[in-house]
Amino acid sequence: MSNGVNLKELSQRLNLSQTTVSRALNGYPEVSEETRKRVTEMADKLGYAPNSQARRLATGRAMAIGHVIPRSIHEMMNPIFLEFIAGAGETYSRHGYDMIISVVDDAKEEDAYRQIASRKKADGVIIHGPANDERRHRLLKELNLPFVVHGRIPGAEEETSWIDMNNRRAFERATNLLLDLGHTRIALLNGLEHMDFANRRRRGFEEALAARGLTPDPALMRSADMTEPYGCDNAMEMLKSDNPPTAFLISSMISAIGVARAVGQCGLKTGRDVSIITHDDALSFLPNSGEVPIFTCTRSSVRYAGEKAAELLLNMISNPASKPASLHLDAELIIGQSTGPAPAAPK
Amino acid sequence: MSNGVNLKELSQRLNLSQTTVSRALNGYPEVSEETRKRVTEMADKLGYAPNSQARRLATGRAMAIGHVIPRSIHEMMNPIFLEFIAGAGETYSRHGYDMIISVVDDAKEEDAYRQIASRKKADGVIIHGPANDERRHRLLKELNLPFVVHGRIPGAEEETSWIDMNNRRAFERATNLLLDLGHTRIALLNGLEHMDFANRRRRGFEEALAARGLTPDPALMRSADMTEPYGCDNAMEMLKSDNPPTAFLISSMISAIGVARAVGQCGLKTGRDVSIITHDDALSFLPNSGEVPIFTCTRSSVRYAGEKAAELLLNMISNPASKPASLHLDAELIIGQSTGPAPAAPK
DNA sequence: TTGAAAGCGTTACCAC
DNA sequence: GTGGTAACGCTTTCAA
Repeated sequence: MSNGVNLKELSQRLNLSQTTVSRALNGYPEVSEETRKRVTEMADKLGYAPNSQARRLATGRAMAIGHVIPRSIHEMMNPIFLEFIAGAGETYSRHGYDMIISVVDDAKEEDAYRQIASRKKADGVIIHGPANDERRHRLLKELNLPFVVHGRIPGAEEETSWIDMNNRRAFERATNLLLDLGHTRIALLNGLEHMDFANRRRRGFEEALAARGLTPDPALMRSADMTEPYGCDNAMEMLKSDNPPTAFLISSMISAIGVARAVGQCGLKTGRDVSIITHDDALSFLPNSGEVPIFTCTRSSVRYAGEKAAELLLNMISNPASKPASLHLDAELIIGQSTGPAPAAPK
Repeated sequence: MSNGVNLKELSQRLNLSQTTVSRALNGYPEVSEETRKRVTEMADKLGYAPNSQARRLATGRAMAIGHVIPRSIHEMMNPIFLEFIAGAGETYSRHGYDMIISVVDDAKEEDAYRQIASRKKADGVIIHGPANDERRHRLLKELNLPFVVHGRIPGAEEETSWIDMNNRRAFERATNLLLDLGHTRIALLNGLEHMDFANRRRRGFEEALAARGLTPDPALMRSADMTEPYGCDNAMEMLKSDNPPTAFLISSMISAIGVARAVGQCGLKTGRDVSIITHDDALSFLPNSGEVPIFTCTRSSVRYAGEKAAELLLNMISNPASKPASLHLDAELIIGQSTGPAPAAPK
């Protein structure tokens, strides 16, 4: 039974016009309460639901938001990306929008956006992982496709809508915390610095050092995909060097776990011999909570960012004339078990 | 410029009928090569692309595959799920299908499927994370919505299409490897055993023990969400007990990393004092490769599973009369650095 | 090989 | 408050 009834059949069963039935179902005010009741009841009974393609065609709105994921982004942002998507997805559902995700070869990214625009697949898109030399926003403006950036596009902050955490300030505060604890040899294990977020984090780190008259040691700064082995291997190398760091500032929990592994393998103790602060995106499968979290961290929920980004975008779409709007989230600095005073003597 | 031309305008510019233009563009054989050439050139020039809603309405196919993600699944399967999605997404793109993802409250899951069917939002769906008492497949059959299961539905193996790895056998082999190394006290840190995959893994473990006349010790068996702390906390507890295990068999890399952390914190060495075998889903951000991988593991690419599941489903859709088809993947057993002979004396 | 016209299932405009 | 009818932009049947 379930499958089938369309508007025409439904209206025939009711001896009403399609117009009236449509209006009743879509909550138009001019239809009498009595008919509305009759209509909704019959619709329920027959299991009527409007065909979304037909509705989209008639209204001219796709009622969908697109997310284009080039493989390369996916590789490195994998878990973070999903958490963001989950947040955004909930907002979309709540507002009756679909989320459509296109996984494409890097070379076909631009093509994917063009298709979304020309075939009218979505009413807007989210830009993920903006780079220092970002250009997607130009294309999207040209295509007249509303968008929100997760992160910020350097130089285009005013003219685009975005949601971002304060990466620079978060890493500045984290660095200051380590400095206050007496650490002076601090290693930075950053994400890929051609990405805007990582770039800002490095600046926060460097500025905090500079403010105390310290210059960063290039030997203690790394930038790469934030995998677990990346953390472990680099930490290992540094810890075994002649002049090892006493603290690590790390861009991702996953790499931080790797660093902790290296610390253990060197026979050292995290929080006593070596301090660690990591950024924590609050991923559900890597909980770092509890009374005293394992890792001292700068924390900002990427899932929440997803929810908000979606809201921003849906607003833009229903309000096409509105000015760009943005949300700047502050990361929390949370003290966990992985930080402590710098060891007295260089060991 | 970019935005705009539709079929009508395009055909007018060409002094052809919409019919012919449509046929030319869709590769119908009866149109002359000359006109086809004219048409495609003009289409390129004007940047024509068919409106997907209109085409969907006309053809009656949504050209989209749905993935319904209840929050609870998402929480626990997070990274694995995304990797699967990435694989599936590539296949969809290649075949001109969209991927639409619905993130919904657990209570609204059934509703989401009903909507997909009644509103014709997708031509098929993928069932993620089947449970021991799975019921979604019944609903989907009733709704007449083609589907493929990632995993297996106990008791419905014959009547459904699925792709799964051989969980039972993988864990049996892993257990045998540990037994061969002389381990007899082997701990199992499993995923949630109300899920089919975890259930099968436990059986593989138990059967391997039984085959050597050993009975599993309930004190060494855990089942929960596969987070990092889950691995660490449980391993810690067991290692500190009176009769600690000498080896761990773990359902996820993430938890395995937690176990390794616990081993380190107890002053023990992985691979010498304590052996670890983990299942490895080959997640990009948790590489466990290299000449000698860090962890000895059973490995099966969940991304590949995604690609194949998508192919299976697209086949079903274009071939509605076909019988259920399935793919049973064997996990590789790969020797890494985390296993070694059982320590001579109980320490 | 090409074209006219009838759908596909809605929404929305304009009368009544 | 309700209904007739024309879009929406494409595919597809039937003729020519």
